[in-house]
Amino acid sequence: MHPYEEIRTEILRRINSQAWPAGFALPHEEKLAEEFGVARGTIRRALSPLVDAGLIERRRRAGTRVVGRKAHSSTLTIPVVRHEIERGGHAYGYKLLRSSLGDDARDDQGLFAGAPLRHIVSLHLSDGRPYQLEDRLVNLEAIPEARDADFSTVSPNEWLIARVPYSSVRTILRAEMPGTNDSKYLKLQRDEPVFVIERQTRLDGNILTLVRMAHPAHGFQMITATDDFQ
Amino acid sequence: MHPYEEIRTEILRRINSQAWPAGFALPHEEKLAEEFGVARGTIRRALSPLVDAGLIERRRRAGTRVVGRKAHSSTLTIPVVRHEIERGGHAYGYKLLRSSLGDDARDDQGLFAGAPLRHIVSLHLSDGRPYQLEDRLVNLEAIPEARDADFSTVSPNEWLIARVPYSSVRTILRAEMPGTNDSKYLKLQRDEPVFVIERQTRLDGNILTLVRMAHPAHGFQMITATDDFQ
DNA sequence: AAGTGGTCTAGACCACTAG
DNA sequence: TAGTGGTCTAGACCACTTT
Repeated sequence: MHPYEEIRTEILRRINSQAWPAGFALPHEEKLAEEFGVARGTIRRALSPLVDAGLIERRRRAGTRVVGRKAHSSTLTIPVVRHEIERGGHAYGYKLLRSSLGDDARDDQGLFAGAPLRHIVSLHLSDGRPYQLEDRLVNLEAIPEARDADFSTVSPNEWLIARVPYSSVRTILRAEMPGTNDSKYLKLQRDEPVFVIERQTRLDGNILTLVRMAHPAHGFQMITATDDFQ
Repeated sequence: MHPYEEIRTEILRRINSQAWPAGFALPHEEKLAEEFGVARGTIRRALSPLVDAGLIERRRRAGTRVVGRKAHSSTLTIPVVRHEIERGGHAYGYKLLRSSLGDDARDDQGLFAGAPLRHIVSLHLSDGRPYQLEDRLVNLEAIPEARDADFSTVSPNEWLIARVPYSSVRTILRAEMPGTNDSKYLKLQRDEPVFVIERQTRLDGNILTLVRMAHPAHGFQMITATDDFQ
């Protein structure tokens, strides 16, 4: 255990034990450096994840204070669907259901500002059972290669992630009563809802793609955990 | 814009433009420091969030490589229910439905290893409409004060978060057909599903509390976004 | 105006692991 | 065993913001 880890743990302990309650002003960096017998940089390193996690707040001249906890933050990871299925030891299957350009690909929410679009509907299967219905709009102005891409064997999900390695993403999670397409393709049980993941992907402010991914609720869940400090 | 930010942006640009494609070995720290005319520490600072985000991988002696993107990670924040409702400009309401000790508080999943428990069922309202049904087990061995706490005016959610400022959390998200209690208290429309958040809270490996929070699907969603580097 | 956190440097030594 | 990343130091200067 490195000094910065020990110091972080100790400070975490003081916060959790209420020895340093919400609102408490921590000693400033030089004092802490002196107390723990390290350089100031090591103190900064110990504190920095606590700032990111929202446990403490720092302001120049004002110092560092313990923040009353208001929320739990955790990291949600959404993998490529094929990897998710294969990691669970299941056989992955994929079927392109529909692909169209132009008027069929409508920008209902006005997000794409009139850009030409491609609309792809596809189905991901796990051991032959419907796992996810993917309904996607791709901005052909931002990704012109998508016009002629062949999505009959590679899903747009994987094709895009390979092409746009990094981008900013907004994800919305919902429970929904199934729509017509959901019922048609997902082989839902009677009254079974769908778990919907909706995602906007942007690069430099331009929206690249909008996707709705619907899962049969039965047997599907998303798991997320805090990155433990301990 | 500080040097470390400019360097990070430039490296991000090289990765996204495929100038540095997946598998590419980056120059080592001293070379980069030389190229950008900064100290080695500044290069480390520029790269470190890219490591956290999983864009690059670093190994001693082996160097630094660009990783093919496999998943989208984003941060999911679950606030105290009251804050969430009030931030939306709605009136918060709370009602304790049931509170019991002993046999009524059963540890169905065997998570609490026989510890004494308190079982609390409560309802959170937004503008008088049911918003969330909270069904919670609290470990009285870990938090003995919870035995006599009064949950008729303060929800266990808030009471606990004030008492245990930091802890590790595992969250599971699901869409479900409503159970008996859900239908009874959430005033669901016909065939309306519920969005369920299930959460285990731990401290130093001991499970403190297990909670199931059910929301009427209609009008409820969770939003999460990547922390943009730009 | 002064005190606090934020950035950066130049250097040292250590820990791991690929070759 | 040599090369790379990981940690730490002691110091400097800067930026912000409270008093």
